[in-house]
Amino acid sequence: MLYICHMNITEISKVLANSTRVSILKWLKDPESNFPPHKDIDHFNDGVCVGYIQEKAGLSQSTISTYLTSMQNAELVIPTRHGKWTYYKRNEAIISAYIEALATEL
Amino acid sequence: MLYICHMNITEISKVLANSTRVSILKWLKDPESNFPPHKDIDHFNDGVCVGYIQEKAGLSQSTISTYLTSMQNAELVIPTRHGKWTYYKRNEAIISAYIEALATEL
DNA sequence: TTAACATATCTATTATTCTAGATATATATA
DNA sequence: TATATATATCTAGAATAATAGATATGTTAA
Repeated sequence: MLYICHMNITEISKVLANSTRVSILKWLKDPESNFPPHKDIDHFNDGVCVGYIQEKAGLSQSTISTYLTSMQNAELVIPTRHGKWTYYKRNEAIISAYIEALATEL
Repeated sequence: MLYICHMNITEISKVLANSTRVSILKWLKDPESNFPPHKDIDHFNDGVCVGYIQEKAGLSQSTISTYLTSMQNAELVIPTRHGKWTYYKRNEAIISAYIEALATEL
């Protein structure tokens, strides 16, 4: 299968060069078992709110927000606003395209 | 296929977070078309000598040597000494294991 | 419309990476 | 054995990343 996606190997590798950011991506693979249920909505369709990710990672709010922004810039995650919360979910297309690119180019 | 290899996702990602190091790995995939023939030996069985890699990358000798050491620490390349030259070749097992690990864990 | 809350951005400090020049080490050769 | 060559390591300055506190922004609720 061919993924026609713009994505930058170096930029994505920089994201993956930090173990907290790798953990976040892994946690988002299965929100149900890694996070408590959201109070305002009864699903994880759009991912997980920043506060839960921050609590689980054990780093400051600003650090996690910065991490998520860098992951969003690399298009590894997609943010969705619901009321006062921002939910982040994985961008599976880019993640697959990155792995595919490594497998063929690297 | 299962690769039972010790390798560190974060450490390898740090290597891949630099475009010169990614280029070196790619060049080493096909030494014949990326480098001139060696003068002392008539093959690339053990990879390419540091000097050729340095010349192609256009960075200083110490920088390239440092890069190659970090790549060796991450087990992405394997050094072989022949006389006064050190040849570096790709460690295909670790590279495959890394991509496999991303595909399953990430 | 004010207060509370969730998240993003700004500012600053510390840690790490990048990079090259200088020096050291190992090998080969005169 | 002295010298040249290839590579590795040491040292240091500049650039970037990590991290948190303070502040700003946007949203909800009283």
